[in-house]
Amino acid sequence: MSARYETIYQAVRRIPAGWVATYGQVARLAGLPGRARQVGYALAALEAGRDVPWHRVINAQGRISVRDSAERQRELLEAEGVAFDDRDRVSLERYRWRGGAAEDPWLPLV
DNA sequence: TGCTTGACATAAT
DNA sequence: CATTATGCCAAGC
Repeated sequence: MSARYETIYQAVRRIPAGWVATYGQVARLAGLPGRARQVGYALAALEAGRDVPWHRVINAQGRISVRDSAERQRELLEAEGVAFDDRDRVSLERYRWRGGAAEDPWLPLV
């Protein structure tokens, strides 16, 4: 694995349990604005047993992108209190983690 | 060296 | 809402 990915992994580790973050969000936290795709690539290359809460990273539509581990990821999130709707989506408005940066342009919730 | 793919985002339709 | 088009960059071939 590349050391470049360590930054991404560290950003993922900052996500608290019970919250989720999008790939683009993680990319920005890792100092790679616009490089969301690389975040996905980094997680794909992530080795098992690493201390990285990969399941808290979902796409911008609130859906799980991983096909093989989708079920597993959903279980992990539900175990942390994250709820899914009928369409297997997470309410980003409620569970998106707002932290890490003071320059976050995210709108005030509800 | 160059083209294709991909755990994505964003804007437009 | 969903689909499509475009940008981004690393890996595979």
